[in-house]
Amino acid sequence: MTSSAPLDPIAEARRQWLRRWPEHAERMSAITSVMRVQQLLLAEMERALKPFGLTFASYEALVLLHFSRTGRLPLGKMGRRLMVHPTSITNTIDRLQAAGLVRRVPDPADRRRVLAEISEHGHEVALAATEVVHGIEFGLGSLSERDAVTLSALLRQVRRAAGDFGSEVPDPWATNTR
Amino acid sequence: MTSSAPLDPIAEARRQWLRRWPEHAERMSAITSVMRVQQLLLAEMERALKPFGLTFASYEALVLLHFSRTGRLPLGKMGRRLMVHPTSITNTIDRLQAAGLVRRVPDPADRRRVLAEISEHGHEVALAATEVVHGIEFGLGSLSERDAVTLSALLRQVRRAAGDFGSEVPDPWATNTR
DNA sequence: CTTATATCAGTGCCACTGAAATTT
DNA sequence: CAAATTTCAGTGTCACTGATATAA
Repeated sequence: MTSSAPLDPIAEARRQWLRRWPEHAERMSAITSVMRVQQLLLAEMERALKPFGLTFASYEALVLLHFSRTGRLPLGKMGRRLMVHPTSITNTIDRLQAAGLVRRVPDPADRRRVLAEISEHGHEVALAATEVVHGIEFGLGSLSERDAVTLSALLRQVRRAAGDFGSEVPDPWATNTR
Repeated sequence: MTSSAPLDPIAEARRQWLRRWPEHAERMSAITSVMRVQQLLLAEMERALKPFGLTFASYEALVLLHFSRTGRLPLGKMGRRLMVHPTSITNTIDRLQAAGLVRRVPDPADRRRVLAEISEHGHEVALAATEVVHGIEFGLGSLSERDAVTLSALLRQVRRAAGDFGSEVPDPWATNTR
């Protein structure tokens, strides 16, 4: 019979790192924690969005359009805002369009561009899905607003150090020009 | 000409949420931050591991074996420890085995089980890769050890609330019995 | 001509479903 | 018999590379 798995695998992993490389244990543990929480949040999010035929990525794109003043944005701008690869935003908009939540329209101001325009149905779905998303609260419901702010601040520090919005890094999502 | 993208897309998104659903803005922003930092950490990790032919998932599995007393663990136990789907650990071990870092051996104590056993080469790769991983420090290098501990603690709170090691949730990684 | 924008074809990794074989 | 362990086949999403068409 299996001795039952440790109650908290991450704490167990941290114990192991402490034994061998104590000076790296806390940071490795933090990394593992981020990975794990992302997995949990994403799973809960996708479960909530599935009834609407949305993934987390397509939900984010839809909400971005829902928020925008004119309901239309160029794909490239969306990709940069959502921090996804250029080919990924094309794919995401493809599926939103197939679902009738968005349509492509040419940009008269710059004919290289394609605008994604949210439909009436898109607005409705964005609102309904957001209602559900707000309802689930996630594990984040366990955090006070103050804790959530602390968490975001710590993660922002990590992002800055990783060059996420510092301008030192040229742009990891530029089309491949290596 | 494109008005340049906002310096910090996450801060910009938070501003939008504050305008419409202020009571959910901080938690949504925390979620987005976790997603984004995971993406950054994973990318940096994979970049460091690529020369060794490892992905983050296979690195974690390899280190788990490297840490183990006997150098061999049943696949199921590994899957539970790494919190991955049962079919995923099979796949991960497949690739480690193809790379000669691991081999499968039957478990004499329970013939349903298969043990993954790390090879000598596997130990060497685990050590060399870990050296590089320690070297990169990530954005996490920007966090003091104390900050890293705070971050892990906040995320642990999220995990607990999500039933990650509370026992209320039966076991999301049990083989499909829905 | 160079650069920017979007798209297409194809690859690889991973999560997952549904089913099966074997053993407890 | 039921339950546990692993595997297999197949699907869907996403990140990415490399290339192309079009327009600024």
